[in-house]
Formats: sequence, structure tokens, C-alpha cells
Amino acid sequence: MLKAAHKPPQAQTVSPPSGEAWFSSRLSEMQDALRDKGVAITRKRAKLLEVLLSSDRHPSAAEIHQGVRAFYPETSLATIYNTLDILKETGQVLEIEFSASANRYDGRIPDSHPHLICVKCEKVEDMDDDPDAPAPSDPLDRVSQATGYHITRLRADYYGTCPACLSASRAAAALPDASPERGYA
Amino acid sequence: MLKAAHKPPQAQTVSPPSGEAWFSSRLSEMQDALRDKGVAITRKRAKLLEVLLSSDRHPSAAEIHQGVRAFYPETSLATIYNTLDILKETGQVLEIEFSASANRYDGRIPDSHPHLICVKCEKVEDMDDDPDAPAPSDPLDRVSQATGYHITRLRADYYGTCPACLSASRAAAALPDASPERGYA
DNA sequence: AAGCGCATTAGAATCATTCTAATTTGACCA
DNA sequence: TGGTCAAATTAGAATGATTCTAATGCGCTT
Repeated sequence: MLKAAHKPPQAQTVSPPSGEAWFSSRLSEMQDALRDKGVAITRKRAKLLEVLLSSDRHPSAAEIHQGVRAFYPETSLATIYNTLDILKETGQVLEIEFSASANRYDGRIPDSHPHLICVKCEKVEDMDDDPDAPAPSDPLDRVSQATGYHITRLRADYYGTCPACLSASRAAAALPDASPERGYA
Repeated sequence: MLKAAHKPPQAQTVSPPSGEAWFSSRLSEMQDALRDKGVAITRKRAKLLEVLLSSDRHPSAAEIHQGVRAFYPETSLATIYNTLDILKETGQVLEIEFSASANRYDGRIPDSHPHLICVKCEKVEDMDDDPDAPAPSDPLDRVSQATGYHITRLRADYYGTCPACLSASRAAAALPDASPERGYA
């Protein structure tokens, strides 16, 4: 069976006491990553991390902003985006991109993993696979059956550097200052 | 082995003679879908379909616009988006969403399938699985090995309607005019 | 030829995100 | 304790893809 993951048992509100082990261990992981990067962990940034981990909603930048503002009303959205950028660079947050609405962020499980996304209420849930279960072969059916969702679409995309760009950047490394290189990253 | 698919042998430029069977069969499939929907297949729309099928680049709306303009310079972007919307509704085109750059469109294979996306040059390729091959277990490694890409991220997302929204809309069906229901779709 | 309705248009509006330039903060050191 | 400097933060402007709007055009049917 697949379950629409309830892994880190949810901590609905911002800044819960949250004695959960995973919470504090993820928190220090993130903090360490920031420290390693040489950036300061300011109060606002610390709160952002908390907010990010406290929500199981895969919050948007705006939602995180609200959460931080509840404690530091002077916080600007730019700070949220700045910090999220740093977290992305250090692999401490997973950005789930949408073009029609705001991107969502997963700080609990920052590695690539599948999600369940409700096209009506915009809920985003983690999905994890359960090995012991009768599995229909069509992945859409299989996931529908397993999760109770009515699944209509799978997005599966691998991001990386293509062979052409790989050799181009090897060449560029030899004689510096070559290609434009703006991409999806 | 996985190959970065060269399936429909590419027809680089806009509106090639393209005697290929898949081309004309996809074309009539799309046209039929439009007809079934009751919308007119105007010259501009017909050209749009051609442009869409003629490119193996997974073109953006702007690129399609250019292609159509080459023949009908008076074409506006709005028409492109309108027609793409209809195609989406009828399941005749797959929209590959990006938040940081323009969405890309796959008219050749409109069903859910994985892509290879170069984070440097923004190339989008279809990927298909080749059953006979020694396969490392990490999907990222496996795909890297098989394609020559340096894969760093997998996006796998299932879109559908969550159980809560399913029962809500069942309720709404009984006593009409209920929820707002804007979503990702 | 008149009338009807969809198709199309240019341009304005929207909205998430990024950029910019100015200001604040806070750690370090004299 | 005060000065200094870099990094953090800010408000607001800019960007860019997409959507909306209201007006016009075009193709059919009769």
C-alpha cells in the first residue's frame, strides 16, 4: 500500500514545542548547512526554518512569510526568498515548482521524492511507497487505489546536465569564460 | 538502456513535408479532438498544430508563436494560449510546467511520461526506458548511466483529486453551487 | 446581403519572483 | 564605549509569463 504520508506526525501551528526527534535533528542539519555556507543564522532566519519544518502543508513563500511575520512583523518577502535560495543551494529544501500558482517548499524531506497534489484544494502531500500490497500495473491506477486520490496525471522529470553541456563546460574549464549557461537548475 | 528518445525522427523546421506516418496520424487525432469539442479549425490553429508537431524541442508558447507568425504574421500570443488551452482540455498536449521560465509543450506524446531536462541549455527530451540493460538501483544513477546526462534531480509528482475534495464534490453534485474549486488541474 | 457567433486582436492586468539601492544590524576590535 | 565594515534586510520597482478584457473581424447560414 501507498500511504499519503503522515510521516512527521503533523505539527499544525507555527513554532510548536515539538519534542519530536526528527524536528530538532532536521533543524540542526539546516542550521549546520547555513553555518557551513558561512551565512549568519539571524533570528528571522531561525524562525523561517522553524516555520518551514512546523508545517506539513509544503508551504509557499507567502505562507512562510506570514508565519515569520507572526513573530517578526517587520520581515519582508525578500528575506524569505533570499533564505530559501540559500537553502536550495545547500540542498536543504526541495522546491516544488508550479507555473500557475506559487511554488511550494519541502524542508522536511529535502531530497527528491514523489508528491500527491490535489488539483482542487492544492494540497501537497508526501507519498511513500508501501512494498506489501497488490499492485495494478498502471502507476496511475496503482497510486489511485493506494491513496484514495483520483490520480489523473503523473509528472516525472529528471533534471540534469545534458552530454552536450557537459563537454561544453569541460571545454570552458580549460579556456575560461565561455557559455551563457542560464538554465532551470 | 534508456535512450534520450529520438522517437519521431526529428523534423527540425516548421511545417516539413514530413511523410512520417506518426505525424499525420497525430495531426488528425488533434484535429478530430478539436472538431469533437465543437471548435473551428482555423488556418492559424491548423498551423499551430503543425508547428507543435514539427518540433522535437518541446517548444514554449513563445516559440510556437514565432512558428505560426512565420506564416501568419498577424497572429497574437493570445491565440496561441487560447488554442493550447483547448488542447490541454482535450488531452491533446502535455504541459510541462516551470516557474522560472516558460512552460513547454509536448504535442507528440500527450500522455504523462518522463522527460530529461538540461538545467544548462534548457533542452527538454523525451525519455524512454529500455528493458535490457544492467541497472543500478538508484534511479538517478541509473538514468545518468543510461542517458549520458549528469542527473541531479528527479521530479515525480502525481496530480489528482484528494479524498476530501472527492467527497466534497459528490456532496456539491447533490445540492449544487458549493465550493470555489480553483486548483492546479 | 444580414445577422450571428466564434475567433482574434492589442493592450492592460495579474501575480510570483527577482532586482536594486538604501538602510539597518551586529560582530569585532580599539 | 564607540567606530567600522560586511552581511542582512528593507520597500518598492522591475520582470516576465500568463490571463483577461473589450472591441473588431471573419466565416457561415439563411
